[in-house]
Amino acid sequence: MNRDGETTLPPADDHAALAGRRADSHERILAVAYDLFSRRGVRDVGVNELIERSGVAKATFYRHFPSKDSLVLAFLEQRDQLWTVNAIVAQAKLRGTTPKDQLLAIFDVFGEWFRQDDFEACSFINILLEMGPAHPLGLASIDYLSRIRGHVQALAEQAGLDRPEDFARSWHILMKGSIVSASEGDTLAAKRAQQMAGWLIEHHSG
Amino acid sequence: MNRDGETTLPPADDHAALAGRRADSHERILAVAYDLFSRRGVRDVGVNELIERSGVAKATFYRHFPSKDSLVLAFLEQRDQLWTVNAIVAQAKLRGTTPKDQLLAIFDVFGEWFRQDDFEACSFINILLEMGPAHPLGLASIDYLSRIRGHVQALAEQAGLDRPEDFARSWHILMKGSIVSASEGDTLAAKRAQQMAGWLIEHHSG
DNA sequence: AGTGAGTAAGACCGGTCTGTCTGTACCCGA
DNA sequence: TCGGGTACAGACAGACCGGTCTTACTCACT
Repeated sequence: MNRDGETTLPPADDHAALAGRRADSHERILAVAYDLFSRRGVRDVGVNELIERSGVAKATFYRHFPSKDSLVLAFLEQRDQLWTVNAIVAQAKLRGTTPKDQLLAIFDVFGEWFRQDDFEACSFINILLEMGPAHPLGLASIDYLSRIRGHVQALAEQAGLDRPEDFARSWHILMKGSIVSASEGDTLAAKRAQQMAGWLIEHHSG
Repeated sequence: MNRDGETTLPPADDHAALAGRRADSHERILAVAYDLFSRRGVRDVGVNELIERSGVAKATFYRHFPSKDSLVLAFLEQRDQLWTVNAIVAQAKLRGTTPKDQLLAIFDVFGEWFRQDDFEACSFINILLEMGPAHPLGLASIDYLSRIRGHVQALAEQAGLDRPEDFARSWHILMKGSIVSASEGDTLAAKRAQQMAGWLIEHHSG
């Protein structure tokens, strides 16, 4: 819904500068929101701070995003693209040759992610637990978490594993558990999860 | 630090009624806090609501707990006792005969817990992710999570498993991952984790 | 030159938050 | 009978929240 700012708003519009400014504001707000929300969570970052940091007027903010929650939804969508797709899935596919190797490589990527000094855990889990599963933002987080499971399930199907959905759900338990353990400070959490992930692959291999 | 209200405050004190009233207020606040914090999280429950629900004056509240955070710390301590020890560990020990069975029974208890209609996830994980690992409450949560791991490690040692600490850390990944999955609505998360837990026991059995 | 859309800056609204402080009533032992 | 400690009730402070609205400015297009 938010990529409209770039594609559909100035479709055959030749007001390049005007459209550019609008897109600038929109994307600048979103970039600031991505940075702050992913590092500090949703509740801890107020609208006023977002406005100040993105150098935008309050009216402009509310023109682009009718509420804070709608900005959070846009943030979640971008998080799905930048983190889930680009940072995890694409990286894992680059590192493995076979689908099984690509699955296991997820935890290699996790291992490096966990070691970052500004490791910020998983925004989808954070927001789900922070807002609860009944809140619209919690529901959206559940949806994006299911997309992660979808990537795993697709790789499981490519690998010819048995019961790919059950496989993906168990795999996801290992992913989420290792993330929480990393939040506690266990830097070897990815390795531990990867070991169990190997057993899971074995038990789903025909 | 908070059970003092019952034991050390009126040690040789014969003012029974006075001491009783003090303890009443203290424990009434704590009981309300336990209910609200565990169901809705720490940030979502304000001091005013705690005061109103426990039928206590604000000054009385701040006499017993100098700050909201100190009440949260007392809540975490009670959560460790009522949930970790009494509801999970003790229950699991009741259900299993051997240490290995007792370990696996943890996920039987989890399965029933996940199915409760007012399933509220794990307060330690919630607060850790909500406040961050640097916040005093996050640090306290990390400590209580490590106590859970300590219970697992003790059972692993009784079972004669290899490298009990590594075992407990991997086991804990399964526990935490299944809790997050249950928050998403996967009611079979406990069964999935239990299956992987069985493989983990095998690989740590001499 | 004038118009209108978009902008920045920020006052303002009602409400919430944690925490302090005042006033009043009770009960107890001296 | 009176003083001290505790209790309740609630006003209050100061900060922040999300969100609305006003004002003045810029700038592209007619």
